[in-house]
Amino acid sequence: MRGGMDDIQLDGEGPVYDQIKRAISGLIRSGHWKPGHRLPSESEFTEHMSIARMTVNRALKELTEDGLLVRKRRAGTFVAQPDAPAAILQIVDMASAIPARGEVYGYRCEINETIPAPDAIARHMRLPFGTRLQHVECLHTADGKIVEYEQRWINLNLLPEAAHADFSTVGPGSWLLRAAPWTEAEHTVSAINASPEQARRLGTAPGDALLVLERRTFQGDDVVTYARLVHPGSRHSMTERFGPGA
Amino acid sequence: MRGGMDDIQLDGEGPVYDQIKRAISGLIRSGHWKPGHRLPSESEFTEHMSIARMTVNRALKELTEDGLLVRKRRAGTFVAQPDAPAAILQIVDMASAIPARGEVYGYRCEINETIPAPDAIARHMRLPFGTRLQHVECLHTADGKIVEYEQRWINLNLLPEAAHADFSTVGPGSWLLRAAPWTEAEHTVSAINASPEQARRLGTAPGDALLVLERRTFQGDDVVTYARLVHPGSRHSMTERFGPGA
DNA sequence: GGGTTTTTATTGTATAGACAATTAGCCGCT
DNA sequence: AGCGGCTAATTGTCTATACAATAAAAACCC
Repeated sequence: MRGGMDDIQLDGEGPVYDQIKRAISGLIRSGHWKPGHRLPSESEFTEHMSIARMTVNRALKELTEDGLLVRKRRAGTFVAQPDAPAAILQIVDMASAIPARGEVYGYRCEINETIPAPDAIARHMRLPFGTRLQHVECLHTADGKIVEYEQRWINLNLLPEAAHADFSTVGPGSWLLRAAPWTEAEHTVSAINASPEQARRLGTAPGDALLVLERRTFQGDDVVTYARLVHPGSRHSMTERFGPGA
Repeated sequence: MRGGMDDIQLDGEGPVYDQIKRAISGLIRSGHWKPGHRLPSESEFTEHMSIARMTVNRALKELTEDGLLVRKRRAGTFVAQPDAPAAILQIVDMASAIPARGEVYGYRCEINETIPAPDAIARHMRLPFGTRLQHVECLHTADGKIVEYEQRWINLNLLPEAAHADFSTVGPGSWLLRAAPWTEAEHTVSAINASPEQARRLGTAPGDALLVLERRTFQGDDVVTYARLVHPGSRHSMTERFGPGA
């Protein structure tokens, strides 16, 4: 019951605790170790490789702080369930945010197609013009009212499965959380007046203030997905809290 | 040349590294140790109290990750300059954000008064109705264009100096960064249509989309300040990036 | 004085060993 | 089967020591 000791390959670059972190983090991000997988115990590390337990402990502790692992005394160390990532990420996942507020969540997919990247999108995603993308447009409702119109483009080079995913019942946000968890994200927020076209889609009056959240998700330097999320300003707000831990 | 060894008092509650963290964090937040102050070296800790260096190291390392300290080999450990706190906090400090974009920053104070808390504000700040507050309203310009109208209320119980601060040339944002650094913050963002009154203040047309950022700043459970920052939607956007470190 | 080398204080990382705290799983009893 | 107590696996913390890496300060040389 070694839990995958042989998977771990150190690369000899830099501090040992960092090598361990990279090795494990790679196994998780690549999907080789799935959520719930149990890692070797600290003492198994020290036996099979010649590394002090304190060093292993530091690596595992830091990965736990990063949210990739969960640890429990006597039980062991496990790959975390990415269902509860940093609260901030959930801002954009309406499928979980709306039920959390006690409202009834609804979803409809309007467009789902594979296209070559249009110029503007290619620039946002730092991709060569014409790269194959999955393009999805859908809307999210809470208690019947539209709260978000989502336009999304997914990089098929990094996530080819997206071309055949079924977005008719589950939104791309939720799908991506399962397919490509543990990524970095960049948000830009702005306010615009609804165009007649947007007003029609969102069920508001033309000229109404809309809150626009643009989100780019990275794996390293590569953009996995670009999303443009439009909310009726009056029906939605986003809150987050942060600060020094201690 | 002990750098304040005698200031440190452990309370005996919980793990030793945590006691050290609390002690140091308290000295910094209370202002007893100011930015730039040099802490005792790790070996001074181990000499004056009987604690292993690894334990001290863990405490100082974690406080450094929290941004309270900066460390440099051979030079020592110092209380951090709060001028460069989490990048996200600077979103709201126009005085530094605008020059960083190469534009000319301008500022004008419109209102600066001491008042009893109005009902709505008291609720936002979790204070009893009528608590004494400093109320400031001012506007920020970039290259002559208005980019932010700031309404701010400061809790005079926690920051009595605010009643006599000079907000005619320096905005409350910058002032607070110096007076009460290392706090927690909570942001809420939404979009509204400009009322005639707001349009007049911001120099936009009535009905234009505005981006509203509300910010509460905490020390523990107490609200230090509440700010309502209104931006012309088209002239401003905010970006942040985050994710698992590794 | 101005540059270069050497020293040295300080943090960063790694090791080995110890005990504490937690708790899953087993055993035995009813 | 259910309950209670024991055992042991695993993480959490602490100590003591060692060496490496960095960079400030001192020493040196021209």
